[in-house]
Amino acid sequence: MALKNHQPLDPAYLEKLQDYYAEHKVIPSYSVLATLWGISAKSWVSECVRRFEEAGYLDWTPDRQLKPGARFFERRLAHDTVQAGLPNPALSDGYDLVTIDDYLVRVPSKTSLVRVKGESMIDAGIHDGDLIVVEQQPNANVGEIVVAIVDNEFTVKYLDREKGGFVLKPANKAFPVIRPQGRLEIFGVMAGLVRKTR
Amino acid sequence: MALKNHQPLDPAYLEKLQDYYAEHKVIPSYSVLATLWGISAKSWVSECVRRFEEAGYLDWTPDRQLKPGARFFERRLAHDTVQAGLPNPALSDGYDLVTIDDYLVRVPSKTSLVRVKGESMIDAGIHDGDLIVVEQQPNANVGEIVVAIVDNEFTVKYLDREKGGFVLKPANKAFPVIRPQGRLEIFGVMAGLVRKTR
DNA sequence: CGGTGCACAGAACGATTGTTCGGTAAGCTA
DNA sequence: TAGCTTACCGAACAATCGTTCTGTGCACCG
Repeated sequence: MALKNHQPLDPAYLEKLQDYYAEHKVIPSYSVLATLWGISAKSWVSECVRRFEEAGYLDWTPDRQLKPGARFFERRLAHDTVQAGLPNPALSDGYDLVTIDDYLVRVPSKTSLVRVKGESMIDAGIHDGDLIVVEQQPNANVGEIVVAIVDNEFTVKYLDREKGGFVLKPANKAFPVIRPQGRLEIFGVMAGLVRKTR
Repeated sequence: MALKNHQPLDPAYLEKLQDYYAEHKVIPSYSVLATLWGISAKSWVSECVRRFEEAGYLDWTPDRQLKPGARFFERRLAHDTVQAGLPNPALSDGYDLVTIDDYLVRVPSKTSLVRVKGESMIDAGIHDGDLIVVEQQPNANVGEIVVAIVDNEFTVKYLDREKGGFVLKPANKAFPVIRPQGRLEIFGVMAGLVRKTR
């Protein structure tokens, strides 16, 4: 059998695991890992896993199931271009980012998307047709951008307080402040924004 | 023991699983699923999993390990008109399902993300810290927003033409037009924008 | 030259896995 | 009222899991 010598042992293994995870969205069992890595002893897989765990690439759930660790998704935002060795382009912090969904959505069951209508929030960089990522919750703090329900329609506005009552302030001088009579129904708080331009 | 009657059986279970997955990035075992769902028989978990699999929310790896299915990452898109019975956002009615990645990324292999630095495009609703979804390609049309490489850094600007040469125009009167000497190196064209606000 | 690591193989084993099958209680239908 | 379906429970069981422990061969080192 062909024996291979990995000098640092790590990087090839990790990449294969990452590719597997990218395809299946799941960490495989030790025996699958063994064939994936070309190893024939589970004991050695166990040892390798331990090292990846030490390095922060793997982790365990409270139920002692193997899962991706904090550094597992480490990856450049912008990859180096096709050619011309330009240096690491401006990605300040080491971002971990699997998918855009993951970047924006913290609690899937409480998150939904709302399409923006009109230009009333244009000074906040929110344009007609943008999608707002909303975390559903019944109340919010002054200053946050909220999605409220006014006249059976979603409205995106800043939440503010005026003489003891809540008001909805647009980010556009051409639009009026909304002072709801009665109770203000808040659908959720803006957690992000998605715009498609092509 | 308190028994619960789920009419459609599905949505609450799925949401809990999605939240679990969002936290741990892994599908748990049947016994963990049982406690997660408040079920005490693995056989019933097995049946529920089968239904989710039939519906496309779960799937199996070639090694028969449970993994997220094609529809697992779908997100609710709330329409701009709210129907009356809102409190529990019922699936299907009034909601389209979409994953943000699919919405923004057409060609994964040619798409990357670039973080915006500065306020030079603020009039186009592009803020400092936003992520630009870029489709990599070496040239673009006048009027498109492009990501170019100037002085070894990414720059987001409108592409325009001036006296036979290409120039990069900011969307902010306080910033100057960039007139590159020599060839303009275009990294790609903006296809979307992602902003995280929470 | 002998020794001491290191990178792996292989077997053994208890724990946990998911499946199968049979049972029960409630609700609808006729 | 009987009968069927649905939503669950519980036990049993073979398969698979991950751990542990004991080799083995090569490489470097003095």
